Amino acid sequence: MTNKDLANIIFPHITKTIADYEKMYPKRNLEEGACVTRFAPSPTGFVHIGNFLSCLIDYVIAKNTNGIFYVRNEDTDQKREVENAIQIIHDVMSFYDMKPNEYQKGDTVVGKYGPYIQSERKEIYQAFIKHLVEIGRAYPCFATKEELEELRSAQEKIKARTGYYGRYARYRNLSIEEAVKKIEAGEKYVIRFKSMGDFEKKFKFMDEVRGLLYLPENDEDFVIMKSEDGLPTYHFAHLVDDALMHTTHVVRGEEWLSSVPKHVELFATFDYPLPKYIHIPLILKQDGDIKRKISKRKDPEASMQYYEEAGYPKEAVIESLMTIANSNYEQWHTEYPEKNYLDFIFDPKKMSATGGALYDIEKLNNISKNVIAKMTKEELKEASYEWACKYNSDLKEIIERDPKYYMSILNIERESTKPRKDITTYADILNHIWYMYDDLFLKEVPYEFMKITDKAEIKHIASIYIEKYYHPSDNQDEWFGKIKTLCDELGYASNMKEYKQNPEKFKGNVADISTVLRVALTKRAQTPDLYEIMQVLGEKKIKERFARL
RNA sequence: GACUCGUUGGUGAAGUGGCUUAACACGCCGCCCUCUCAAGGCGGUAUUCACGGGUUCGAAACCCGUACGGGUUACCA
Repeated sequence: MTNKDLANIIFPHITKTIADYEKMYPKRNLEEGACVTRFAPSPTGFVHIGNFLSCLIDYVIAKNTNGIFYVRNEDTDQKREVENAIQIIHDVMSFYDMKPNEYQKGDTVVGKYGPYIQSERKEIYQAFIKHLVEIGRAYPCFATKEELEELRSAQEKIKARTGYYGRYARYRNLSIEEAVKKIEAGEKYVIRFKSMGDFEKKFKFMDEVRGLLYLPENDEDFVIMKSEDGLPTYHFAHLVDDALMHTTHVVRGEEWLSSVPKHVELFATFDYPLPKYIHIPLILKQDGDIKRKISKRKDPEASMQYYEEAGYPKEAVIESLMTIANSNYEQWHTEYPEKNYLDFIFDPKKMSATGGALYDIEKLNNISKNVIAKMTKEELKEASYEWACKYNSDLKEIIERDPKYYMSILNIERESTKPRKDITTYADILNHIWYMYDDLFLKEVPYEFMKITDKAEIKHIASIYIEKYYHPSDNQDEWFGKIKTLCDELGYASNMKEYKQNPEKFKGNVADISTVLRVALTKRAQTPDLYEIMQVLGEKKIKERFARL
């Protein structure tokens, strides 16, 4: 019996050859320098921020070079599969306006290199594995879990490197006849790759981020096909898919760096060109004294869903991630504020290789404030409304009942050269504007008076102001001039400098008086410009609120 | 344990042998401006680049060693 017979016994149903597939998926016809990248998530129902970062980089690289960006669903581990996962992934991408050139979702397949779901590519992988068996570079392995565990502990005992390699690969040299006998007896088996590498030898590997690396050759006969469902492992799917789909750049987490030797041997075995690898740093989190990998279970901010729900503008999240991707992004962005992030030329060499970046929420907050401050009132209204429809019915209701009024509130100290920067997220908006609405203003919120707390004095100040000095048609200077006059009349300093020189000469100062008026109208001691607030509130509400005092 | 990547401030980092008495951004602190706040302006925030050796006229940068941190070591990706 020959290897070919063995291959036919294992894969009797596989009739296509690798040459057939090579013909089916010919080289892409792209312009010089165009990169083909892919986002290859596992359908776990959860989009990790680190995965999203790699997706973003993939996308930018493809856009930079007029290339192709596609999405491939890596569902070879069917145990982890979660319903709707593909939809969730696409939702996240579309929220951030990322449009893949090729993908598969439901019954829709876009692109000629599909299927883009690995579980639907089983036959393809098996044709490649069959080929490997035929040429004697893959073999069935009948080792049970227990056998493998024994092997491992035996290796640990003698302090040998653990793993299934060289002389420890017990089924590597099983005769074809014996293998066939076991298969026919119904024994379970996996297919392992027969490595020709020498662990003692090193080879050069070019990592696009770290530069030239010397890595030991792979000598492990690692599993390429699982026994349960005949699906390939990641390593093998990576070879077949990225070769057939003609991926030029693989962006993935640093944790993959140590399996590079496996991938290199695999590509070399088929004589396929190795894609370029961009191993990106992990995203870490400060936990007490230590930095640790941001974790799906413990950290809500590990999920992209978190940022959307929290009401961060998508531009802010993108910008903060781009800053991690390329440290020079921020400078570029301040230099060309009008340009889209996709115009930025990503350079893997400019990526930090420090083995993990802390994702800084403070920094995100700052970026977010600036993004929101730069929006026009219409833009902010639209974006916040869209958010509110999904995540906050109170805000939704408030916007709907009078969108114009809402916008006029948002417009306070906006659309100027020095816009306000107090709103961090859409979720934050209501905290800043509730007092502009009567129903919310009238709720049991205490007045937060500051220095002047004497009720009689407060009443006194308020009533004189409203009776004598309030004129709805005043411009800002007239308005403030009158508050100063009020100060003089009541023995408060209308000039802060004078007050600071001789505070004992006055009952207080113009700030104290303003605060009384501010709190009377908003219940809060800290608000944006009072004049503008009063303009938006209007005469009727102002008079009502003073009367309520 | 083995293999591997890394180590510049509170954080992200610039830095590729002299232009570094170490950019920039966030944070923090102080002052100024100001009717409050958010801002904004100005200044401070690493006597020094994990440590120890070496190379060099000269090192954060190059080499060696040590320590520490991360990753991998699955029929998970």
